[in-house]
Amino acid sequence: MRRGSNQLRLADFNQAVVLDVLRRTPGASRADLRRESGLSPQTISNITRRLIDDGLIRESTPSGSARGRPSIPLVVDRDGAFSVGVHIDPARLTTVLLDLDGQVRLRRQERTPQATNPPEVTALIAASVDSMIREAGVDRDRVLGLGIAAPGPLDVHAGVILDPPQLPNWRNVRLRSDLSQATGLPVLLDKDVTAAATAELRSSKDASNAFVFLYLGSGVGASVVIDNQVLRGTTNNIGEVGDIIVDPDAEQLEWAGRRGGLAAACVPEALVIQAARLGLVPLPDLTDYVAIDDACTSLCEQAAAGNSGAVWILDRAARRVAVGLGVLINLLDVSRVVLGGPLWNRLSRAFLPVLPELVARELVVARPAIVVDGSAIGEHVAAQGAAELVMDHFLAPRAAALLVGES
Amino acid sequence: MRRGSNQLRLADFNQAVVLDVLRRTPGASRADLRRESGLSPQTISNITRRLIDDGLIRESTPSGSARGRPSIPLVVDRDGAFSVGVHIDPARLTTVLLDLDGQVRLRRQERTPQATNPPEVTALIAASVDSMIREAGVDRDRVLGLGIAAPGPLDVHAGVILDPPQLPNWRNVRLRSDLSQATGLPVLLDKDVTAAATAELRSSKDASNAFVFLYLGSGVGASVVIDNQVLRGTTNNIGEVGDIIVDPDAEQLEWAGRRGGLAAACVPEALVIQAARLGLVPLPDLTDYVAIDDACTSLCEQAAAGNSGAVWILDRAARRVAVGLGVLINLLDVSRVVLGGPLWNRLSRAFLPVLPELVARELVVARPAIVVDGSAIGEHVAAQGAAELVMDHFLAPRAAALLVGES
DNA sequence: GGCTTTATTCCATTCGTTGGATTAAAGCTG
DNA sequence: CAGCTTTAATCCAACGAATGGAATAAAGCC
Repeated sequence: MRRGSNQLRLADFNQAVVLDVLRRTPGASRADLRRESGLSPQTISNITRRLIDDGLIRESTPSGSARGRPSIPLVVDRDGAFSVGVHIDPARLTTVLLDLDGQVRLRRQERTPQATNPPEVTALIAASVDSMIREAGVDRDRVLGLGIAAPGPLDVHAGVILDPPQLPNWRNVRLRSDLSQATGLPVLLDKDVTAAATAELRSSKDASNAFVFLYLGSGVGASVVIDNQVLRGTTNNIGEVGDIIVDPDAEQLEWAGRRGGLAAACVPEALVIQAARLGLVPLPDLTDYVAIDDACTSLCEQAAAGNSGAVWILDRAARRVAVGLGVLINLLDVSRVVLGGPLWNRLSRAFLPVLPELVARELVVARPAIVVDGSAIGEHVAAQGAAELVMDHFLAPRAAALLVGES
Repeated sequence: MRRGSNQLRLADFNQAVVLDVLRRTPGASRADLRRESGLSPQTISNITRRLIDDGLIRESTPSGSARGRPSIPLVVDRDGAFSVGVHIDPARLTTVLLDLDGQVRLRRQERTPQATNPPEVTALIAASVDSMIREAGVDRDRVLGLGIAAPGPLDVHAGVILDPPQLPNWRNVRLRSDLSQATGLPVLLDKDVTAAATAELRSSKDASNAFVFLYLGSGVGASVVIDNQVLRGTTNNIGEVGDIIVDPDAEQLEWAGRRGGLAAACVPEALVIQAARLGLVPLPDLTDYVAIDDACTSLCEQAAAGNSGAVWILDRAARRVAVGLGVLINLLDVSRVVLGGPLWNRLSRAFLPVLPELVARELVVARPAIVVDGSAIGEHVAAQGAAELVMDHFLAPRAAALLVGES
């Protein structure tokens, strides 16, 4: 339903624009904001006054080495707002406390509780969040909310994890209502890949506001950023790319995924099976994600040490991943790819040098150059992204926020 | 660069919202518009007055069978605005004149000029457009512009066709500047699949504002509509899906495309090669798009008549297309697929009954139901979409139009 | 004929933005 | 060093878009 807009929302939107510019370019003066936003000086003056009153930004000390009156640099007040992000991964549970400046104040990581019941798990998360806020000594009123990144499929609308294949004990957990009640904070649930793309989008200094994010963890997923917007799909379950065929000649693995699919090419489980076939690692219990993770680490270490079999496996994985990336690039017409996720820092050494060339071969339309980047954030990108989701939801200028009748 | 907004743009935006609602639901009253747009009655009153003054809408006769004061139905004035759309296909050149009501006033189709030089071609298009406007007897001042749909790759920013593999004589044709000069109209260039999706989005009565459009013509392409927006990609070359592997066990064809790719599964050229191998049709000259098209028509007719070889070929093609659609659905998380393009009305009979079931098998995330539709418009969807592009550009509420500093 | 219901418009007000003038604080200049 | 230029930020009046409440219009209901 298309809806109109009005002045009140316009003011909020412009305020969000100004805060957004300031989050991206710290130390910008009011004059800089005017140039960057296209708004009039007076409007900037009004908006900045409101933001200062709200404690979201503050004036910094003028540098004073220019021609005319020195400008007053404005910076976001790092203590002006906080958000908490939680990433639920089959192997690890990561929690971060993010400040308005985008800095991670605190980070915690623990084993993901495996065999417990939902109420226990949510209570555990809530307790962890509470203690984190206390430990950091931040004003609880300044915590905007709690973001949860989880593997799909999700019902984001209802705030429920449906039946993630990798999290058998998390079926139909009503995360949002449970956690919202337990913590008293607004809770946002989104897919892990979506959260990761959000974090990457904000951290990227690059002007390229369009990229595909390939998330490599216990599973493989993709998310898409186009025109500064993270795509979510109709049910927020975007990015299921594991079944894309990337090698027609791939062998069949003892594995549920599609033969020759992207998941079979780069998921730890599949890599470990391949390594076990070559005798590089003992085949672990395939229901134990931690054991798989450890075996995968061993494989990557052997490749780094020069073991030819391990090198061959990762090299082939890179070629297959490149085919998958080619599909995404050709379909979505983006010129930048970002890779990240818990598995990425183990694979990057083998992948990064060869991927640009391999991907370039897959392109249908001639392009200046495909940029292949590793995540600027690293292993905790999804947790940080979950926290960024909250920041974005409450602070970022969204065109949808302009429309009458949207939340 | 994020930019702010102001009241003038806000007013234009709301006016566009109102006009858009009215284009979708003809006969809506001011009260209906209020409900639909969320704007206040007074605002609606002001906006409708402006629109009536501009000749874009007019009051219709009240029906008067309700409780209170009868509402005055408003309808778009079909003569209020026009646009011309041209679709450049390897085989055919289609031109349509569209009115504000979305009706095609005139349509022409001719053979695409094959071996001529660019100036001749643009002059031919310009003359055709001019004569069409004269013939229809419409006020030239009411023609908003000229939309061109062409196969990629394009440089939309510069308005240039780059080097379409299927249009060897159209390399680096500066369509926008040439045609703009020749006709005096604003010219919009976009990809054929993008144009088709635009037409489909507008014509669809369905509330589902997210779908994937699979365009089947001399080539295969896809476009994506999410949240009422047609995705374009960074260089407007979205939708190159021909190289997606849909059958790992497909045989090699005498054909440039990827073995087992989606193009090899459903492009006329590939289908005809397969038919020729079975002796169903003589192998035509593979550089003659018209001959290929005719042979493909023959294949489809034989299948319709029950020839088992022809049926088998199309059945296999449907299975392969379903795999490709599965990739798109899983990646983009949409629950509706629309098929169209010049080839579609020949394939629909074989494809439509089986596709829903075949596609459902490919899904990773459980979904209520995937809707598989044939295009509501038909063969000329790209030409009509080219005209719709113009209407949308000048009349539709785009969030981007709200921002200061955008065109 | 009066009452209710629904649609639309008139009037006064609110509120965000804008344009022009003003103040502030520096460097440059003779 | 006083005046000039330059850039930054703010003050003030005005504009314009949307809103809320009252008023008007046109039907059916009792």
